[in-house]
Amino acid sequence: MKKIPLIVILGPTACGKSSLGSELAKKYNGEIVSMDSRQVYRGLDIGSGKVTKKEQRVVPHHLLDISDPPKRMTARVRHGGYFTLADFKKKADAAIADIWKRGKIPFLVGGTALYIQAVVDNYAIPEGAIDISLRKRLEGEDIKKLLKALEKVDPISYGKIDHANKRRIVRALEVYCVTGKPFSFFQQKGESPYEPFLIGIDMPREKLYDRIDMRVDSRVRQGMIREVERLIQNGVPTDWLKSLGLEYRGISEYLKKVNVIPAKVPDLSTSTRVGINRNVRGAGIQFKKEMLQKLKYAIHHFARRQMVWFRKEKRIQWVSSSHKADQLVRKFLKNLQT
RNA sequence: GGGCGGUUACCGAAGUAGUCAAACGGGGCAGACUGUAAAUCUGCUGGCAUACGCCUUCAGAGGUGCAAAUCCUCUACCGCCCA
Repeated sequence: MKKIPLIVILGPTACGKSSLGSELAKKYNGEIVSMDSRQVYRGLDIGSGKVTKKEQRVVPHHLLDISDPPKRMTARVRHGGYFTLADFKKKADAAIADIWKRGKIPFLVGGTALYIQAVVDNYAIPEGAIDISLRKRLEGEDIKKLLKALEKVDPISYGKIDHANKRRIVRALEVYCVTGKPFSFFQQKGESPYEPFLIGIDMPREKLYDRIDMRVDSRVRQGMIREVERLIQNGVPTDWLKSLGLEYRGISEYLKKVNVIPAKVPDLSTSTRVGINRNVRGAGIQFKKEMLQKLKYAIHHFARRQMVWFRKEKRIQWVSSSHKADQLVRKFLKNLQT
């Protein structure tokens, strides 16, 4: 059976993937499958950098807004409210098949490296191997104890996983406990039904950092902080938001901090209250400034980590202009027809 | 003009005679990672060397001393206080 061609546009955050992806998909009769772990959630728009509804009308986008963030911790949130990689891969495969069947070209666009890898290389993912309460229990244990347990049930993972990384140790144990099979058992790649064509957007580090910084500021102007405030008001747990990292972590921590300030102000006569309020506002502005600077640094760090992942992937063809990307795509599609 | 306090690596900041190329944090750089991944974790960060190690640093110049980022003198700059 002939493999489905997959044009993948990837790169670090803020490098211009979305606009390039839209441009190329529109030009070459394609549709976009978003490869982003946070854009799947409804209501996480500005902070996750989701393309606008208007842009979505130009080219169809898949895997955006396909899950609700968790509202409080109910029985429903057995999985911690996460849309898992297993969920994601299943939906992506379906979307790709659907696009192809309708005679269009699937364009995968995004920066969540693991998700891209899982789809492109058809990772075999055990479903339902999540047990939040077990996880919580394991996280409370001493790391030495966890390591000893892991060594016993899964020596391969024990040898591979960084012994300082509790989270991954817990995860390996969790998989073993839920499925009865060692974590390492699942680490096999299936035959891929796709013929991937990977294009990476290359950009000098300094320029990328500048773009990141400017984008944080412009998103604040677009109401990114209000977006998080609204999510919290609607009952989305702040712990969940924090676990998403970057924007949602920084902003929800900041909001918690500023909401605390007025409570600290003692009951005062009206004559002095004005001055105090000014101080409170001043402190709030200071916190916001600090939060945004820290956020920018955290995104720099994130972009670096994305690059580490991408640099390992030798199939990527790096381009520094949309023109070059266009040429590559055209050539790839032309070769397909022959 | 007088008094006091300060000046440490890219930044912030410890160190107040030997164990100091100098804690710690931030930034930066390099990396691990099959599933919560925009998460989680690791290493490096004065220069040269694979390494033993060698060299140049703690505002500047001089001095004391076996030995100075640390003590003394002067100079420059910054901050606060008195004029």
